[in-house]
Amino acid sequence: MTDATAASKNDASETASNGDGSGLYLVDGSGFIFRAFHALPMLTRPDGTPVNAVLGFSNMLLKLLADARAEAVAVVFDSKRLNFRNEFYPDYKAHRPEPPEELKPQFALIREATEAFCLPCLELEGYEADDLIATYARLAQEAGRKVTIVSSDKDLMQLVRPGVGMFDPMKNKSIGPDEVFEKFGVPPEKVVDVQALAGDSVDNVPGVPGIGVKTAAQLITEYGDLEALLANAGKIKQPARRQKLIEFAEQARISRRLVLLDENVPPPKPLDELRVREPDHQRLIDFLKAQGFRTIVSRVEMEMQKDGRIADGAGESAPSVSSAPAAKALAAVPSDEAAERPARKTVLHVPEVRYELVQDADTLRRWVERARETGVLAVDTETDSLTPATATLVGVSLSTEPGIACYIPLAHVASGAAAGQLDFDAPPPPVQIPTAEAMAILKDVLEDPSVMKIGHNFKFDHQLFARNGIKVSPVDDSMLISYVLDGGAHGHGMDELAELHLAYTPIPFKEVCGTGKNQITFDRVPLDKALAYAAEDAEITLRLWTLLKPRLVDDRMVTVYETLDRPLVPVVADMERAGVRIDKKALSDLSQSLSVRLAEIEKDVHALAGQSFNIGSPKQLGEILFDNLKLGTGKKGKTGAYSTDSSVLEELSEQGHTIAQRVLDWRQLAKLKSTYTDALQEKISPVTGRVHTAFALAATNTGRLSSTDPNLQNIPVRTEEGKKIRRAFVASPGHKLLSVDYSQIELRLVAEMANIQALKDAFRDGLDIHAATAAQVFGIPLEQMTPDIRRKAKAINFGIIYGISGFGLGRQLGITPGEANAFIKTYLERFHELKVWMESIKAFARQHGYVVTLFGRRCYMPGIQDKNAARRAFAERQAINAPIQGTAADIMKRAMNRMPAALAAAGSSARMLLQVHDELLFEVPEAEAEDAARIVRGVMEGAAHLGVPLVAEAGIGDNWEEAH
DNA sequence: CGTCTCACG
DNA sequence: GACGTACGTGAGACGG
Repeated sequence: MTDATAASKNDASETASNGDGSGLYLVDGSGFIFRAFHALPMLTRPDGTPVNAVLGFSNMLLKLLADARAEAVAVVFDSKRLNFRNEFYPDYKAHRPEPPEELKPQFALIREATEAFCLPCLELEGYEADDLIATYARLAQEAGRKVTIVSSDKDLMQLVRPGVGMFDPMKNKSIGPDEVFEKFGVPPEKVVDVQALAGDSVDNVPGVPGIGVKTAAQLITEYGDLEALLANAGKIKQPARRQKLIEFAEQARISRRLVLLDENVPPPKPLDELRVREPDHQRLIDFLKAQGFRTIVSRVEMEMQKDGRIADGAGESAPSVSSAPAAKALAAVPSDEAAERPARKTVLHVPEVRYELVQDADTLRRWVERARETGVLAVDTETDSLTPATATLVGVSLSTEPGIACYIPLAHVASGAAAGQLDFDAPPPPVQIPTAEAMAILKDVLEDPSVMKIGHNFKFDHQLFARNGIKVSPVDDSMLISYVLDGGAHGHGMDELAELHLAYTPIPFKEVCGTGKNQITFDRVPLDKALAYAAEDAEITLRLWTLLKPRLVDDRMVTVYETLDRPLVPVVADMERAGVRIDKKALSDLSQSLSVRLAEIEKDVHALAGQSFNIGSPKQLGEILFDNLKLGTGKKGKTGAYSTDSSVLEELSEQGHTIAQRVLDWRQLAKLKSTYTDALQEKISPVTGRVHTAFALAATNTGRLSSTDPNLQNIPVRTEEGKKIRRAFVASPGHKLLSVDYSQIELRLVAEMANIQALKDAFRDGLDIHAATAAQVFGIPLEQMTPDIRRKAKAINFGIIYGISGFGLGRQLGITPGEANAFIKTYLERFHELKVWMESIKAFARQHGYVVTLFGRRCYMPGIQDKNAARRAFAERQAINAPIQGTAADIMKRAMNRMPAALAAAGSSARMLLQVHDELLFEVPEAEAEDAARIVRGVMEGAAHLGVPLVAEAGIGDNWEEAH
């Protein structure tokens, strides 16, 4: 955390309370309902009434009342849909859709909940909740009382001032002047001026077209306020901006009136009546019980018992609860203020952080029961290896709410036991529930559609449970939520996110298992350490989810997450688990022959060099070529070493230097041998006899997958030698491999997104696209096309996708950057729509800091504002490429998500094995191959309906090379 | 652990 | 006028 944010946190919490016990909390009830509804998993009462927002609301109030400084709390609601703003702007909030059916019954329940908590409900006909909040904030401030507005609505940020702060209950975060500045780029008192310019599409506030928050903040900062800006609009340098501001001046003034809150509405209740009263506990408990909220009921009951109000204890105190030291530290993270604050007498406690070791079935059943009450269960599995398709399940950790987690050891051995050998004197293993029994107990809740399971990188856990006969569903993944929200901004590993969002450093894995040759597998970790580590992982996962999930709604990323990334978890888990068959014999034979040939080439090269050296060392090679043999001057990189990459060696080879070509040959074979023939054999699982890659779902900046351990997305295909490796990827006996790939998908998407008519026509007519572009750009009829001209057009087409530069194209084609620039110029003249599109993408990236794919995925580009021109140019090329590459990735994900159902519906038993960005590889019984090819092509071509056709081509063979 | 090189899309 | 370049990945080898 930076000093600035730390300071602002303090400011905000001081605003929230000055410690004299006069804090007034104004809860934005209407805003909260919508956010909680969308953020929390659906949950129903036994009678079927949906209550997820009611539960969120009740929990939030409990937490608020636990705050010792909450002297007065009031919940404010909107009255009707129409208010005074509609009188002068009828379209205000006009496009709001009806609330969802599941939300409607919850409005009344939330008012009931407020009354059950004995809190005043404030509402006033003709005004929005925000106006009432503004009015009470003013009244309280005039009375010298501190105010905290409990809301995540940015429209309320204009009210922040000394003595008035905000608290975002969904993100558990205080909002002070610094946070407001971060959001709007201006201090709170100028927020309305910025909103007046930027508008708000959700509330139908028009603003000034073409001006967003960033530009608005810049203008307001420069001119002071809206009126001063409008008065001086004629002096603005940018012509478009000047014209818009003059044309839409009146619209901006109306927008300001729409967003400006009315601080002078008649208060429905006097300020003094807003006091926290001793709740009528019985009434509260009756209400909570009626909703089926058993966990918070027991919490309230425990509280009463503690205060001596009731004699019989209804609390579910779990046996053998251990309080882990790490847990204490977790409780003290700044975002969880309530946990470390001493409670007041009438306060309802937030539970302490407690981790429990589960070693018997009954205790495990209690955890399952608790998960059914909350409807939410964070899950994490511990194993003895990182390959989930073959790893042994060592234990499972669960967390049902922040602060509460457990670990269930399943396959731990006594910590002193020696690894991998029989030892009759070894101490007995610890008491554990037999894995099969534990799985049987967990299965019900893990497959329960009304309990949301949460994991971090759940694909891993999904495979382990699948191998134990459990199809976990529904599943949320905090890693994927983070990826959808902040892809490109930072990594999404749990440790990194915990540091970033929770200001907490989880226990490092190496602290538990050691490192290097002393590393032990998790089954040999002593149970107390295993508990602290594993339970913490589950709990952090839950906390990250609580924090990030609501942001999907705020950032409008729900659809991307729900339709693209979340459904991919089981699909890709099944692919990894299936694995791909490798002909080990073919690889080892190939390895053998490569060894022989490498030795021969090595001898040649040493002879040509006149001395022996390590060809694999670029440093030694460079010195031999340029210092000893003086083959040209050589070019040095930034580290001062000679470059010896293939372009350099190819040039030397063309000049007639045999040694360069021989080194190139050696390099190619050495690469094939070390990376593919040798390493791949090692990766064949002794358990399944197949290779199980891991697809990373949150690794790239564009939405693509990546493949590791081993990387099966870069298996050679271009050279004859490489193809031999591909032939070692084979189908099981009686099966075929089916490879289906998209034809020219990225160029089709350029035509679509930039709306290039000539290119779209060419695709619709099914032309050879590179020849067709060559004809367009160079003005040569198709029948006179030469391979060389086509090659040039092809290079430009690729260049466009990469965010073209004269330098890059020139290098690719072996021409000067000047000549390349001339090509590009002609290309952009012929396809004039392209230039407009590229400029608009760059402008968008500069304004927002990210770019967007056709399906709404955001790719953040941190470098786009860099002062360094080169880094900025790099970011601009990324900004051009990311929407293209990312949209292709989105389309492939749509196809993959639909594939299992499409195959099943057709009765096909084809299994999806690999994805290589625009290609899918399947294994299918021989007799079904043709049918499967038809189905797969259909799904892939129908994965998006665009102005250009999507085309997928299929191949069938006994090995991957044949099928491709 | 960073750099270079090279395999793929 | 200068920056230093085609976009996105992962892995192996080298050498500090």
